[in-house]
Amino acid sequence: MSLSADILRGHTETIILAQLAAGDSYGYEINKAVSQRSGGAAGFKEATLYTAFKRLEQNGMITSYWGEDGPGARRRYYAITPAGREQLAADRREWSETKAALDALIMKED
Amino acid sequence: MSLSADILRGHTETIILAQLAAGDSYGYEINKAVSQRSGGAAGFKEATLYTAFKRLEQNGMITSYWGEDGPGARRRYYAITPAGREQLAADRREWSETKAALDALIMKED
DNA sequence: CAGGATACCTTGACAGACGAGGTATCCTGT
DNA sequence: ACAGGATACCTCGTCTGTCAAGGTATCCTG
Repeated sequence: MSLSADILRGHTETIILAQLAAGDSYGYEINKAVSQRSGGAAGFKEATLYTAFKRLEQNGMITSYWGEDGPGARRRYYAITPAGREQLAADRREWSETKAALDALIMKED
Repeated sequence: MSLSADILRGHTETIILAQLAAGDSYGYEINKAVSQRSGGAAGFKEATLYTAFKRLEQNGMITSYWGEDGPGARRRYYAITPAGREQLAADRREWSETKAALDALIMKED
């Protein structure tokens, strides 16, 4: 990824929630989707991803369940909860504010 | 401020450089300017601000000098260096990329 | 049957933000 | 005269999220 980690920091959980809002998924798949949808600009390290899942689950934003183990390695699926959807909505509003505030602060040439 | 700290994290130095690009300034003044220009949405804690100054100076992005002490408390002024201006330009490009990437990742409703 | 992709997880270290605390000067209201 | 607030700087120790490194296990392809 080309974006520095500190810039993504604070958005990790929001990105995960946004992916799960489109349907249940599992760690590996979410990570690939994030890389692809951001054109390779963003991406999580596995340790970051799994600690974020743990945090989100402890805070009631997501729930998890083991997938039916067909062929391949076992998968732990995650699902967003109503509280998670509320959080996502709040995070989206905050992101809009962030864009406006930072544009005012750093993009002004004077 | 209403924006959470982790979201500003990674932009602290960029914001300071952007303020200094408009002219030399000092800690207290920069902090007030940031609050005002962001409509109260952003703001630094003093400890954050001064550790960022130290980092920026160690990395050659800014230089500092004591102001002529007129009335009032003494002030340490900061000035952006050529390296700091280059960094600022790079940070602005990165911010544009960040906006595009995060909009794609979290603003899409599906 | 080796090697790569898929898939999950933990531990310990590190860096940046910040609460709490400290110092010092000047101005305003009582 | 002096308390309180604004201005202005700084440090220490704690907390939190990221991540390098390491580990486990399955499946597919050559």
